[in-house]
Amino acid sequence: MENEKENLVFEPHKRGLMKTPLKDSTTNIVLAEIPPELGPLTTPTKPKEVSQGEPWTPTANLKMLISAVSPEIRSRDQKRGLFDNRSELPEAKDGLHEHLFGDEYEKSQPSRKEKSLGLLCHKFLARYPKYPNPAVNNDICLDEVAEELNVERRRIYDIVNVLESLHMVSRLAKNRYTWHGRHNLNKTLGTLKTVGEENKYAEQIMMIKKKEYEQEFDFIKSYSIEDHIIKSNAGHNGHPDVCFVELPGVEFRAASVNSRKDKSLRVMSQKFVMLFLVSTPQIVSLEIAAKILIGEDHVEDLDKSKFKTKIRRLYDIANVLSSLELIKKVHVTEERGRKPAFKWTGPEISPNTSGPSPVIPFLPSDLELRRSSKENCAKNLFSPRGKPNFTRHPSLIKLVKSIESDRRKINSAPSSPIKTNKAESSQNSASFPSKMAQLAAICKMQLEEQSSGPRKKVKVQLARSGHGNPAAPLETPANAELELTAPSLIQPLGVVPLIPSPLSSAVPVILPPAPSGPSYAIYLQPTQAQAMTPPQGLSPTICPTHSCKATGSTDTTDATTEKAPNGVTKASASAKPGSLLPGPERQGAKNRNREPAAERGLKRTGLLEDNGSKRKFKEDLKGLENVSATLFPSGYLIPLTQCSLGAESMLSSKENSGTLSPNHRIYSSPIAGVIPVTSSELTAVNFPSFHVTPLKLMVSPTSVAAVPVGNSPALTSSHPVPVQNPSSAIVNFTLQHLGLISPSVQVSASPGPGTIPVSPKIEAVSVIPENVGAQQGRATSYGSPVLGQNKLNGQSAAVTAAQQPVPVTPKGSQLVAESFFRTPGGPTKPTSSSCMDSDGANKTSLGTLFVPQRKLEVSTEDVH
DNA sequence: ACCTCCCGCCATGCT
DNA sequence: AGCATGGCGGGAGGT
Repeated sequence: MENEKENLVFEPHKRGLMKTPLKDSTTNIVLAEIPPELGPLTTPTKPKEVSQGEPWTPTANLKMLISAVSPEIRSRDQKRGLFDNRSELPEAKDGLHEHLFGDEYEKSQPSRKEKSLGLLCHKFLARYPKYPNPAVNNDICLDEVAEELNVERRRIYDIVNVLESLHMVSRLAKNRYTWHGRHNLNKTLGTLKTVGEENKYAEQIMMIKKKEYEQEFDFIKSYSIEDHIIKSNAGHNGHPDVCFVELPGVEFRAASVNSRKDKSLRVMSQKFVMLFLVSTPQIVSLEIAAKILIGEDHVEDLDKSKFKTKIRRLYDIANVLSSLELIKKVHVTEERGRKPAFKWTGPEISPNTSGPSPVIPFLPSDLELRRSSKENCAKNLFSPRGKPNFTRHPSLIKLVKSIESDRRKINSAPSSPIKTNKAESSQNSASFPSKMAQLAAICKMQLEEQSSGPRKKVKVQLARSGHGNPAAPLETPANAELELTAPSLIQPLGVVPLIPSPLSSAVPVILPPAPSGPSYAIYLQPTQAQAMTPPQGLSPTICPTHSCKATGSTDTTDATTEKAPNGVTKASASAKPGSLLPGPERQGAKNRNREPAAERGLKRTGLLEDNGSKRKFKEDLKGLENVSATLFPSGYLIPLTQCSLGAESMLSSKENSGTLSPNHRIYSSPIAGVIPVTSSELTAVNFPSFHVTPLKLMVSPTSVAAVPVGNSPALTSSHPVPVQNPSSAIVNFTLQHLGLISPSVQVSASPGPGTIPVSPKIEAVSVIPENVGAQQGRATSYGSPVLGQNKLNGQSAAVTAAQQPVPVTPKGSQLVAESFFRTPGGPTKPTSSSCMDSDGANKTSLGTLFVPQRKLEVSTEDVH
């Protein structure tokens, strides 16, 4: 089957050439031995191949391209000899080292470097055009690729998962992925940025730095790292993590895939990218990234091992991102010492909205989407696997208990109407490990919230987008309402009408279009919002966050500026101005939601105790809570354009069909189906997904309102709707609580200043070298056309056009369409989380907060 | 000695 | 049961 396309396999001989085996010879051997070709391919195989040089060019071409593209790589290759092909390489290498052996082969193999994921990724990327012609089929058969590249399939998964997180590929079926190239990249990044802002990653980063800083200083140690982590994560409760953020066109179809989505490398990858997009210097150290990512889950146990594992994974992700030229390795020198870090070298993005697409579509989907999302969420939440950890943390434990009870309630509760998910729901209940706990917590919170205030239900409607619409599914249903407790959601910018206030959970929001692309819609799930509440007391983080970013992001210009203050900004380029708009809207919408949460939060806060310094934290937490956390759930973004198209999309339908059924058109619908879910359900769902992360939260409206103000207007802009009352005071308050602000620091009341950094320490980053400018260039470079062609697929021809970004076209559309929303299979859908958050106000605060950053020096190493 | 991170065991889940 | 996925962490190569 698969082979169809490519199969390049040929080259049998290659084996020798290639490398072989890896590690030990034995191993290698084995691998090598494996028959390469197997027709089938299924799995195992791995032939080696590859490289041989000449013959097959694709690889060779790729390499060349790659090398061309990146000097680094080139040099690297040269060293290795990659270029040549492996065949040569080995020898060469060997030569270097030892050619002695006869064996070489093994040896030849090489060094690990040659086997590095980064290199492998380059090879992989070389096979496909950066901007594939949508019309063509750009299918990727994993088996084939693995064979061609001579690697184990496992490695391919690593690459694909990361690419998938950027929506550069999407899973089509079992062994198949569709290559999208960079067409959606900017959108995706914009979306991720938005989500990252919502999650307050910037804030979290600041908190961590701050803490570190303090610690360094000392004392302040009062908080232990954990504490802060917690706090930061606190959000974690609060925040939900982000589930996987999906784009419209690209979704996961395969249910299976979805299942592990939560933890997956995919999510981690997105989060990691978010950190870059959100942080000012755009330099993220592995340590911080790991803490934040972990935070989500367990902060509690600081487990060292976990930390290590996380770091390992981050390296994996970083290697792929480096190959994509989105990041580059650098070292940050802090007081403490030098730490490995990565610098963003990708395009600057403005918050998602960018895009031009005007349309807004809407997703039809509602139903389906919802459904799917819901399902997904649910799954995630409950995932069976559960990790135990979750509960470990003492504080968490408490929460857990309560949560559990809540959970029960929840489960029992009927939530949603939808049935589709039933299954899921059932599932949900079942498993859950740690995540469950979290979920539970969330749920609990939600419950509380509800109790306090009834949830709101939202209905969402999506508008269809206009444009495209095609499908539009509007299904009414879709809109249906969701009840959400939570409020927030995002709204897309433009579009919409969304609902402001209420947010539905999965409401789709429309975002402004991205620059290039179409706009996306985000769906939020309500659940989170509810969930958000901080269960543990942790607080979710709330708000502020963005501020920084927001500002920055929002307007580009500002961003830069701002950054500057803080640190330097170097890199950022800002780019797109304008886009801001959306932001506000979203926020507004989101925010608006509920306040209640805040209230709750307050209450909860009580839990924590304050102690000196700690107090601070508490405060923060409270703040957070107050903020309210409403989190939201994740949502997805959908590109409008795509939406429209697609009727075809149905694709998945079959899978889903059950549930979905038929809508084929569905694309839209996937969600919709879901819709009905109760909020509670939703919530639940969301959480799971996130485990951790921060949350998005929503703040009460008021706060929200405030928020906007804070940052630059532009930023604010995002929230369109502002809440009505803004009390700056509130905001400040919140911020303080959140901890975002350091106690000492105060946020300025005025929102306006939000941005203001208090004393920022700014990081001085010295980035070393890198050329910024270059970066951009690079990015582009990649895709040389040539590559495309090579591909086996044959499609190649079409490819060339790299540029076409336009997938919109009908054909492309079709593709898109398909994907589009559909989620796959059913259930899976992803939800993404989105979180939107609240925003505004908080942000402001955030902005304010100062971050202690230390100065960093960055040195680049390129390496790799 | 530390930084990276390859490798592949094995759990998870879908067929 | 079998296969596709992918979490995970031991431990080794590189510096």
